[in-house]
Amino acid sequence: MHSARKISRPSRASPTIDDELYGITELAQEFGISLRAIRFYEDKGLLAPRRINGGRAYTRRDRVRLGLILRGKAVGMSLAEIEHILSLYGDHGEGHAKQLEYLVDRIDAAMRELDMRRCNIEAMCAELGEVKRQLQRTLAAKRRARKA
Amino acid sequence: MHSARKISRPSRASPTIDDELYGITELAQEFGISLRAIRFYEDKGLLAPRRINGGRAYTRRDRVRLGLILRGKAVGMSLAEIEHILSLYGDHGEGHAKQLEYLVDRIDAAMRELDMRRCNIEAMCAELGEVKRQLQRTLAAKRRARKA
DNA sequence: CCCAGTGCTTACGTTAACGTCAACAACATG
DNA sequence: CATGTTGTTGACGTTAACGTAAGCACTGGG
Repeated sequence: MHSARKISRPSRASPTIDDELYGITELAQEFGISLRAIRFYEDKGLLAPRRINGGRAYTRRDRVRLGLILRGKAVGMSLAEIEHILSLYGDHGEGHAKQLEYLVDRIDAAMRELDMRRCNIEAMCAELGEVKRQLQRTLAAKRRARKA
Repeated sequence: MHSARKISRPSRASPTIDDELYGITELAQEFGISLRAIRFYEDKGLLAPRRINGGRAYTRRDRVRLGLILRGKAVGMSLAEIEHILSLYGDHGEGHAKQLEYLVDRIDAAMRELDMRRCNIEAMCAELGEVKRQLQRTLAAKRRARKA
């Protein structure tokens, strides 16, 4: 977009389809990432903002997707895995029942995957806690030695 | 090691310092990774097996470290971060009190980090659960429509 | 009208984390 | 002793996820 980007209107037009739009720099700042990264995600098909006057215009939905992308990354997922999960988002208000059930299955699988990661994290936390307790015991011993 | 690697002895010598040793392929198979990966971790300083006759011999402690490395990876940590955490492992039975307290702080920091990841995962799970519930509602609606 | 600011695209560079391949060493077995 | 297995060290290739740089396009302000 070329200067004076004030896409986000003060909530007008249709009240239900309140198309609040964001510019790329806006999102980049909000999420603390580079413009390049956002465009990169688009190249990878994770985002598909509409174009207004040549520039990218992101909807609230796009914003949520970006949030999911970053959370996914923070959790250690590859962009491919994230795309996989993002594909579960969308309208699919239509879709035949079979397809919807398939989607539910996919979601369950994704959640199981996430749960495994959570378990791994908790295991690491537990082991670290063990080390910590061990350290604290030695510390306590040292203090008792100083007292005596 | 060169053929006939049967390093792991049937638990002899000292009962406390039961040096059970593992070969590299043994570990690789057990954890389902490549030999090259294990050597790679060694290059990165994450592992330091002793050498027996030119070949690598891993102790139980090394095995635990390797497990932590893989868990760390599964959780999305870089090898650098993992090294960071592995450094909290070790003897440090010696060490001055100040250093031990420092270690405890480091461990706390690491655990907080892990906790943030866990939160992110739980958030993603929650969002996926939301999508799932939505899908199930539409499915239920479809089924009701079929009944009628 | 010109230019600074912002955006877009294309191409190339970079880092992490390995995989692949070649060439060699040490057994141990037939 | 020839061969096969298991191991070792380089050197190089590869993929993901960006960053950097160059150059063109538009647009509002002076």
